[in-house]
Amino acid sequence: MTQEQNQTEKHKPEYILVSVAWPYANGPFHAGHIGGVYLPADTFARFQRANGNYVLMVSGSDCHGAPITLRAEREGVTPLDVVGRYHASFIKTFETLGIEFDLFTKTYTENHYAVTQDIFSRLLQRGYLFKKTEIGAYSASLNRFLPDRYVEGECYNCHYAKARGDQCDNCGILIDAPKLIHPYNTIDRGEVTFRDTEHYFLDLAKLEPALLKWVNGEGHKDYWRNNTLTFTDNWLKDGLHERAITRDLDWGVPVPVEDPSFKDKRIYVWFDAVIGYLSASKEWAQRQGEPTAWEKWWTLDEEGRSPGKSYYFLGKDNIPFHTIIWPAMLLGYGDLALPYDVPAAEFMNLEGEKMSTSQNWALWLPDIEERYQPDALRYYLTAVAPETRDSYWSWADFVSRVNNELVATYGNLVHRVLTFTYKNFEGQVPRPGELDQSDKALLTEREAAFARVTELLNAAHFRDALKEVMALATTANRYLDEKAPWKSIKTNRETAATSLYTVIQVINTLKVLTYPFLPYSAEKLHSYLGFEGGNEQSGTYSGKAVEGVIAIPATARWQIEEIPAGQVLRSPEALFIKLDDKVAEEELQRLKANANRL
RNA sequence: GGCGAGGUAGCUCAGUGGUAGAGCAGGGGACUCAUAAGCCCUUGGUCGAGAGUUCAAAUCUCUCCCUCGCCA
Repeated sequence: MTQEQNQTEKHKPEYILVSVAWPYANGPFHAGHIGGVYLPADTFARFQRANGNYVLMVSGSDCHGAPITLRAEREGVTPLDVVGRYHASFIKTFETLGIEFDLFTKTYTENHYAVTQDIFSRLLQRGYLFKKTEIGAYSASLNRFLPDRYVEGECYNCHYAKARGDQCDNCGILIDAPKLIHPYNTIDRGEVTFRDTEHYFLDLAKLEPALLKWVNGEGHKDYWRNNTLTFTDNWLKDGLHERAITRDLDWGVPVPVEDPSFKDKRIYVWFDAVIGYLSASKEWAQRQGEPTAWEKWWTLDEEGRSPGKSYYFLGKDNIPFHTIIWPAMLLGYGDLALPYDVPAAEFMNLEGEKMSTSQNWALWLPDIEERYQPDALRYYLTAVAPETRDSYWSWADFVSRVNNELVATYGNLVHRVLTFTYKNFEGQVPRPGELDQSDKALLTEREAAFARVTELLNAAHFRDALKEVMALATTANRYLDEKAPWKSIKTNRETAATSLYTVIQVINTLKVLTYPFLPYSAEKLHSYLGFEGGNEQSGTYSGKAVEGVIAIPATARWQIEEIPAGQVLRSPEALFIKLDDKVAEEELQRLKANANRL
């Protein structure tokens, strides 16, 4: 029987690195971040752990760069204060939604500085970095260089007074910032001058051959998402140019060179942020008291093969950094595993319009995470995740899908079966008679669904996987209506017992299948079914590691297991709260009230 | 301006050559274990516009319109 095969087929565990894009610590999460990046990563990691693989899931707050220093100055606090505030906010959201990292750290750590400087130094030593002088916008009043987007001035073409440093909004031409008339900075309106400044550049052209060999050579096109491929191909088509990796700034990783002129410069934030995946893996290993443990996910073997698979979850704006620049850095450094897959998300819009931070048209997680069940938020965010194209969050849709799908189809299936069984069969899994045709058909369908969901999750197709899970619940509802144990119990108790026994087997498998998506309710269901040893009480974001791996939850070993007749159930309650229809209108009004639009 | 993605039922979307699909919403029905949930049946579309290739086009080609990104 297939079920037994599932139990005995012990596949060799794989080393799975789940790298999640580092959120920039100058604002809280909105729904697009979570639905596109952090939740899919968590779902994937939960599935991989349950399936017996060694998962290391890391990320952290991206702490450096000009936007954070400027915000800090505007608020009269230090950059570290800003970073600390949003780092705490990120962790709060993770804890509330049950998004679990092996380590969620920061780029502001000694370890990260050391790892970043090591990579810089080795790339320099190997000839993949070079120095070049460019022209930078300098503000005497602020006593610093500024990125072009903080510069405005009179357009030299149409004489519009407020042309931006990159483009004139009046006549549309692209602005060459040093040619602006009377340039000033947008912070304190002080005068801006243009000065020569020397910086280090990553020599991507030199790494191009190795990169092309990697991109084209390993059949990536078979399984990378379309958007990932398209963005990558477009970049490569244009040819690779050098990229600056240092900045005139005092907030960031110091440049590890003797040259005193680099004392006041720092490593460019994008360069150190992608290194976070590696530095966080090393920090995690140190925290485990096993400083070389990270190598199991990272270090190539003698033949240059990767020890496992690394997945990078991120938004589409970040694709080239992870399919070109970071791989180029790794190739230049040598001996480290390159990305296996880069499941990139499209964007999530809000109520039909794109999110806008400046107009505060965004769904901020801290504003909503306390009001709804975490599994309800997880369900909806997965169901409408921008996996293959832009999608959008709508409160009316949220209420409708939670009530119609999560509550009515799945939650109610569990509730109707367990309450009926609990009342009529002394709170135990009923002892079945001989299974008939449709009983067997249901169990066969369960196995087919299990296989389909497994395949979809392996491919990081979460929306479709969740649909398959719900389809199994619908099949079970149909079966139940056909069997009508509430009727048969009056005439033939054994027939009713058989039907309930059979559908409880399916519910036990639904518990496993929903676990990566809906860990909290899977845990509750695990308990109602009479099992012990759940571990979803706290939803902590780290610290569950046991011998180098987060403990595989008893809730959901990824296999089809029989729940024996006679097992004593616990008194069941509803898994999910049904939402009042008013919720949609209230939330929409709240959004509109908080938006500052013209 | 260049590149890319998208425009399919009221809504959200699937569908890359062979008689238009799903879920929700709308309408009808049988049932009653269940969070008035579940189940069965059902209304509804000139597949953005136009032209072309083909025995056959939502699907391939061309032109145009609209939306959204990216780049210069």
